[in-house]
Amino acid sequence: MFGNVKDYGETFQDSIFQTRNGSLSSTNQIGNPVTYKLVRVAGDGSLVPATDEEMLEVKNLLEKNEQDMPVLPDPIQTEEYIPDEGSPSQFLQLENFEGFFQSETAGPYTENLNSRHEISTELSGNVELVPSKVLLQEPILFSSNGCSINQSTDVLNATASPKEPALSTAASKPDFSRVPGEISLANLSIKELQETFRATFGRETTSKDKRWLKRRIKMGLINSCVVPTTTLTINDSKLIGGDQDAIDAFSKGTVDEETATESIDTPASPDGIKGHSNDFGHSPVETFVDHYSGNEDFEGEDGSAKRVRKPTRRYIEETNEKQQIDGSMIPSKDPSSIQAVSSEGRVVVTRMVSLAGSRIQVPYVSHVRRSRPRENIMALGEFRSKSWEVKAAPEEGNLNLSPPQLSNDVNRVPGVKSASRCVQKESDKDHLKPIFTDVDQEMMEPELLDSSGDSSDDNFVDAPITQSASGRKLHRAWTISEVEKLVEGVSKYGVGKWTEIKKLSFSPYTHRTTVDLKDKWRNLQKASSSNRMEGGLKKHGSMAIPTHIMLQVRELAQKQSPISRVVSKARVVKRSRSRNGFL
DNA sequence: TTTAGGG
DNA sequence: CCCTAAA
Repeated sequence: MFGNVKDYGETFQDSIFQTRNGSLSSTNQIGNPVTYKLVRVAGDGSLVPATDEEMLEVKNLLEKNEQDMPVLPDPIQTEEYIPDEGSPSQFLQLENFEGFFQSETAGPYTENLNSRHEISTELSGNVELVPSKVLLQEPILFSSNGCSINQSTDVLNATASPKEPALSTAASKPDFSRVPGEISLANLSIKELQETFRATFGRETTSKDKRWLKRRIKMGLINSCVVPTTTLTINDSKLIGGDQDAIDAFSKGTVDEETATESIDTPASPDGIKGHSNDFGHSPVETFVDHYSGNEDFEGEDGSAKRVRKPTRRYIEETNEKQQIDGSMIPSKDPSSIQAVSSEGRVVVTRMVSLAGSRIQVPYVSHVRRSRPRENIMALGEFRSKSWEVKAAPEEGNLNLSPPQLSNDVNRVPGVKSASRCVQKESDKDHLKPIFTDVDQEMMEPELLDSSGDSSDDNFVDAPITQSASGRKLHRAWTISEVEKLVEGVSKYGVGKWTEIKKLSFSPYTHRTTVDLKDKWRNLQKASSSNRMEGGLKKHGSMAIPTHIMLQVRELAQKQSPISRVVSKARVVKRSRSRNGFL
């Protein structure tokens, strides 16, 4: 039930509470399958998970209220529940939900809630309560009303216990101790599951497949209510199947909001046989969010199913990085846990990881740092979907390598330099005829051969993969020749004319954007001005830049900033050209 | 889109 | 190297 909500806490000043636990509703029947998650509603409508303190505060509040307050009938207790907008105590007016979530007004948290009425009142303004219980009782009503809460709202993960048909109307005090662990689909019999299914979807099922039933039920519950949103700060929604550890962990806030609990997982086919569904059999926690929603699975069940946004590559990447750091997630080393699932026509490699005692699937990411940081096999999907204009080249055979083998290590090996230079990329199609031809470069810039920077950028085999995988350009150390070209370009066209320089002097280098040039120049300038590299103050990682270049840089930089730029430039160009034998 | 700067 | 504000 613990959706991981990205923490936008700092950005919001208001503190609104959402109570968790059905006890808020006056009657908390035993086995009340409803679970409310305590969250804070941010200014933009997104939900921020409650902190421990907040949880405690609310708890105390509620307990206090219990003492000096009569028990009121639970408005949504019965199946005959009818939304009554006139009654302030109807704090769970489904039809108001939409209003709730869209409400921009985020009033301050009321410290002294003395009665449920107050709570109710507050609710209409600031608090959002999503009763998941209703799902079981009034699936249709809820899904057509309360669940229409989408945009700019985050979702609450609902948990429900089929064992508790939510029939009890006996009023009871809040019982926080039983908040967790409502779910136990795992222990239900086929029949029970079928009943639950009926309660959830409003229709019978003859399926005898436990796994399938459980899956469907969970999906039905979640998807009919847990609706992804535009702001999508929920990173996960899944049902907890009686895994106390996980629940406790959550209660203690030990579950990192940013921890990846997302699963790029395609739900199994209805028959529960397809794909990797077997993995869920013994898993206390099952992820069932369909990020790709391309599946016909539950959508065929009830058309109300909403789609869940797929996590961004960036998110996954960072998420995985975090895992490595905080160790909150112990990635399974078991190779068998790694598997490829297909969705939306793509193939995604996932692996099982442990989170708070539960097992979930996350996109596979190699945890072995290679020469290049961040490799993500997600690229595989990207790679396959992209139509690379790979021209016949010896390296093309590498395309058949398995992803791990395509690691960056390959392109760092000097020897793998592409024998055949690739054609210019489309971005260069309209570039002016480069001053330096390939031949010139080969002759003038011999060091390019051993600098991975050069031709590897056109290496369609590895560069695109690793690059798209990380979503970030792979770092390429600047070679001396590149620096020289840069300096030369600056001297020719002037500082700041990056586009010109790029076009006229860097056309062969399909990487190195104008921004790169600018950045590099900035660095050079800094280096040349501030410290005199001589005294061994040079940074370890970078190569020593010939002093004559640095002098040039300094000179150019000096003439560029002061005044009379036009004059300076003219002189510079002149000098530069004569120096290079041009003109 | 291109530049300039901050991160 | 990335992201953005400006122009």
